[in-house]
Amino acid sequence: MIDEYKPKEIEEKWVSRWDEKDIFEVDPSNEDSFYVNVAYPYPSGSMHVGHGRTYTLPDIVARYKRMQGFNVLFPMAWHVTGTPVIGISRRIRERDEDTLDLYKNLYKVPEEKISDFENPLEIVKYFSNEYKEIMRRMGYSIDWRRQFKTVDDEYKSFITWQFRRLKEKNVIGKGTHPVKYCPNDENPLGDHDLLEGEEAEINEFYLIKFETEDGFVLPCATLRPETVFGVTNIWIKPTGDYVKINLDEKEKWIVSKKAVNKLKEQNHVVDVIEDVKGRELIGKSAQHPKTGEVPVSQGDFVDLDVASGVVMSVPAHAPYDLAATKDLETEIEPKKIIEVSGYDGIPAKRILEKYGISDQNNEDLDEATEELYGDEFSKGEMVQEIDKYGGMNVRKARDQVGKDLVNEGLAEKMYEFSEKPVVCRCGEEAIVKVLENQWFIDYKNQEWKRKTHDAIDEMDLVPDEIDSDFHHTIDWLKEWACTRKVGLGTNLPWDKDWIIEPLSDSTLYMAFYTISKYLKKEDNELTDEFFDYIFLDKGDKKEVSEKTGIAPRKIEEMKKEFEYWYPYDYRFSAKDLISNHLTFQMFHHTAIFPQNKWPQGVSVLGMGLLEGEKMSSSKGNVILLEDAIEEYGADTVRFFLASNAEPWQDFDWRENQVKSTKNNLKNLWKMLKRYLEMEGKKDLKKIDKWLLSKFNRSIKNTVEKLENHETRSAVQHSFYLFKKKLNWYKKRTNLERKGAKWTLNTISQKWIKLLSPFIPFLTEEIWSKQEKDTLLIEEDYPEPDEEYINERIEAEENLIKKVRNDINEIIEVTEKDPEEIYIYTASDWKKDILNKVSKSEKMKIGELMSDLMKEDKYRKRGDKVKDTLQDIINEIQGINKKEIKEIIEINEKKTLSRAKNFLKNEFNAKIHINEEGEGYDPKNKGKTAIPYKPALYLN
RNA sequence: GCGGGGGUAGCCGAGCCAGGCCAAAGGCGCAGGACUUAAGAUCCUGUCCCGUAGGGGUCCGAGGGUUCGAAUCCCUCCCCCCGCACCA
Repeated sequence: MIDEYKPKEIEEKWVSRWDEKDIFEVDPSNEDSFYVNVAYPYPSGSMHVGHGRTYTLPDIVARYKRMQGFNVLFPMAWHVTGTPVIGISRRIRERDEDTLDLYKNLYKVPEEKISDFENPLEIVKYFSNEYKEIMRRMGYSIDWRRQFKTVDDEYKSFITWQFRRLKEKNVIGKGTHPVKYCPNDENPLGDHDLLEGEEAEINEFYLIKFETEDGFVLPCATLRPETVFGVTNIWIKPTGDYVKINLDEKEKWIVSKKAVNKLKEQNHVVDVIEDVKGRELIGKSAQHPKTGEVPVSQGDFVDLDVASGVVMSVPAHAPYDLAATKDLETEIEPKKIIEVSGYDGIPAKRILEKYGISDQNNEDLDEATEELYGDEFSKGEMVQEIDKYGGMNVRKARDQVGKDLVNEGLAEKMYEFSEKPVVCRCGEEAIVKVLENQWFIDYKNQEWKRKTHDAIDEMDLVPDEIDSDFHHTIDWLKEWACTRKVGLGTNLPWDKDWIIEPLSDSTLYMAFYTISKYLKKEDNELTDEFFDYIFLDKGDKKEVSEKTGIAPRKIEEMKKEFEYWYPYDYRFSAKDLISNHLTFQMFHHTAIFPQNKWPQGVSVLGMGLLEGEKMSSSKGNVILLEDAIEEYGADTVRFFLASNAEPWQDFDWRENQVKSTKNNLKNLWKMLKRYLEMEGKKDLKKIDKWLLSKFNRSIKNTVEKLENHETRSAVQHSFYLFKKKLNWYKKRTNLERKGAKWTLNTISQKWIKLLSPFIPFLTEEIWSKQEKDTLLIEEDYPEPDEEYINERIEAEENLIKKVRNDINEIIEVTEKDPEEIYIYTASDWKKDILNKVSKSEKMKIGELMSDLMKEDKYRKRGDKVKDTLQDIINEIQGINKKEIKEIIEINEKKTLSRAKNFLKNEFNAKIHINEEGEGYDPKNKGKTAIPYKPALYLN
C-alpha cells in the first residue's frame, strides 16, 4: 500500500535528521572545496517567496555540488548596518499606522513583541531568528556555526582592519559632496526617502559675479558659463523679494530671499542686511570684466527659486532671453559669441523663427531652448574674437571658462536641483547641502579600475551578458561616500565620528565566513596583525598570538581554513546589485587580496512578480515564504522557484502553477515509491533500451544545465521532459514484464538522486524507505552512462511514433474509425536516394536529379524518381547527418512489426505491414512511401 | 540623457549566438475523452485558419534586405523593462 505524500511531516523529520548529523557543518578536508555564498539578508521584516528564491537557487547548486563529491560551504549572516531598522523603531515609537499594520498584520508579529521593536536591535534579533527558522525549513544546506551579525565585535574588528588597509592603499579620500538633504530630519536623502522629486538631479550652477555701481554683487546663475561673453543685460523679477546680504564676511551680494538658506547650507556665512524689491534694482547697471557694463532689466519670467534668483541675459544664444528683450523699452542688440553650423547669424533668432515664437510667454520656448542648447553644445564653437577661448568647442569652453572664472574670483559654484519640488517623506522640502570632509572610497583610481576589469575578465559570470554591466559600472564609479553620521555599524577607525555605511562594510565578508566559526568562542581582541596573518599571510604567528591571546595552533588552523575555502566559487546576488554592491566587492577584493584570492564567479538573480505584478512588501503584494511552506510544503516551493524561470530572469509566482507543481510532486512520490519497490530481471526489450537511452540523455542534459546554474532547464530535463518519455513508455509496453520492472527500478534509483537537489525532502524520504543505511544527500550525483545512449533505437522508436501520429491525423481529418490499417514501407532504391541526398552538401534538386539520372536503375524509373527525391528532401531537411545514417540502417518493416500490437490496441484496428508493392493496396498508396515515412491506407 | 536587456500563439515562456525535423519545446488556461457514484487527481487528444488521407495557407513587434531556404543573419523604425549613488 502506498502511503500518502505528507510534505509537512517528512520535511520536519528531515530537517532534524540532517541537523542531528551536522551534515551541513563543513570543515576543510581532502576533498575539493566548493564555496557558494549569497548576499546576506537585512532582517527587518518577514521573508517572502522572492527572498526564498534568492537562497533556494544557491542551495540547489550547493546540494548538487555536494553530491558530486565537493566539500561545499554555504554560509549565512545578517546585515544590520545602516539606518532602516532605526527608522522602523522610530516609526513604531511614534505609533505610525502603516508601520504597525505592516508588522502586526502582514508579518504577524505578536502584539507583545511590537513594543520591544522600539529598540532596533530587537527587530533584528526577532527577524533573524525567524529567517533562520524558515531557512532551515526550506532545507538550505547552511553551516549555521558561521553566522554572525555585522554589529558583532569580531566583525567590527574585521571591518576596521579592512578600512585601515584600504587607507594604506591610498584609495580612501576626503572631499566635499553636494547631497539631497532634509533640513527637518537633518539627514541626507536617498531616492527612497523622497515623496517627490526622485528624478531630480543636482545641477552645478555658476554664479557669475556682476558688480553694481554701489558695490553689490549680482550673482547671475547659469549652467553655461561660456556664454558670459555674450551677456547684454541682467534679469531681475520686478515683483520678487530680494535681499542684500553679507557673504562670508567678504562681499555684499543681492540674491533672492529664497537663496539665502541655500547659500547657508552650501557652506556660506550669510548675514542679511536688508530686504529689497526687485523693482528697485531695475534700471541700475552692473559690470563684469568679461562683458563690461550692462543694464539691469525687468524679467518677469525669472524664477526666484532657482539658485540665486538673478539671471544674466544672453539673447544671441538663449531663446528666452531674446524673446524677453523684445519686450523691453530700450533696444538690446544680441551679441553673438558661438558659431554653430546650420544657424546663420544670431542662433536664437533662427530658432525663434523656426518655431514661430514672438513673445516670452510662448509655450514652445522650452523645446526651442532645448534644441538650440543641444546644437550649441555638440556642434558649437566659440567665435574667434574671444580672447583665449576663441575657436574652442563649446563642450570644452564650458568647463574651461567655468574653472577660470572661479579661480579668478569672478564666479562661485552653487548647486541646485534640476527639477522641483523635491520633498522628503516627512513632508519637508529638501535642499541641496554641501557636506564637507566626507570620507569616500576613490573608485576612480585608474590602476584600481584596471585590476578590477581584469578580475571580471577572469571570472565566470552567469549569465555571460552581465560582463558588460560590470565593465561599465567599473568605468563609471567615481567617489563613493563611505561613511555616515547616523546608523548602526563600525566606526571609521581614524575618525570615530563617522560610521562606515552598509554598502562599504559588506564587500569582503565572504572571507570572514571562513573563520567566523572560531571567533565566537574567543574572547580576544582581534588586532590588525591577526587579520593580516590569516588573510594576507603577513607577520608572525607568535606575535599575533601574544597580542590576541589566541593559541598559535588555533591561529594556524584559521589561516589554513581560509586558504582552503578561498577564493569563493560563486556569489549569488540580485541583478540590480551589479551597479553597486557586486562591483564594490570586486574592487575590494582586488585592493586587498592577491590575485589568487579573487572571486571566481558571480551568478545574478532576477526579481519577483506575483501573478504578473511586481512584488512589494510595502504594498502588501507578497506571499510570505512561511505561508507558502505551510500551504504547499518546502519541496513544492523549491521546485516551483527553480523551474518557473532561469535564475537571472524574473520569476512569477502564480498560484495555479504552484498548485500544479504540488500535484506533480504528489505524482512523482507515487511513481518513485512504486518503481523502487519493483523487482525485475535485466531481460531487456528494445523499448526498455529506448527508455534507458532517453533517461541517460536526461542525466546528461541536467548536469550540463546545472553547471550553468540553469535551474529551469535542469528541471525541464530531469523532470517534465523525462516524464513525457515515461508516459510514452508506459503506453508502449507491459509494465508487468520483468524487464520493464528492472528498467523502471534501475532508472528510479538514479532519478531520485537526479532530483534530490531540487526536492531534497521528498527524495530523502523515499530513499530512506528502501532500507538503505545511507542518506541520499551523501550519495553520488548520477552521471550519464554513454553505453545506454543508443541513436538507432531512438530513431526506430521515433519511426513508430511518427506512424502513430500520421494515423491519428488521418483519423481526425476523416472522422472515421478504421477497421484495418495498412502500412507500406519504402523500397530499398528509395533508401539509396536518401543515402545519396544525405551525402550531398547542397540540397539542390536539379543537381541531385542529374546525378541520379546518370545511373540506369534510376533513369528507368523516370518521373517517379523526381517525386521521391522531392519528398525525401522535404522530409529530411534539418535532420542531422548522424541521425540520417541511423535512419538508413533501420529495418522499417521489422521495427514496425514490433509495434504491431501497440498500434492495434491504440486504434482498435487490424494492422498490416508490408513493403510497398506487396500485399493489399487498393488505392495504390504504397508508392508514396519514403524512408522514415511509410505510406498508409486506412479502411 | 547614459548603460544594459527584451518584444514568439489566450497567458507565461524555450528556440535566436552555430539559418533547414519550426505551426514553433514545456507549463498554465481552455475544450473533448478515459477512469470515478461524483468531484479532484491522473492519463490521452485537441487548442492560428482551411481541409472527409498524413496536406495546404498564414505566422514569431513593423518594414526592407541577404539566402535555394529566415523566428534565427544584416539594415531602418516602433514599443516595453531594468540600473544610474549617500538606499539595503
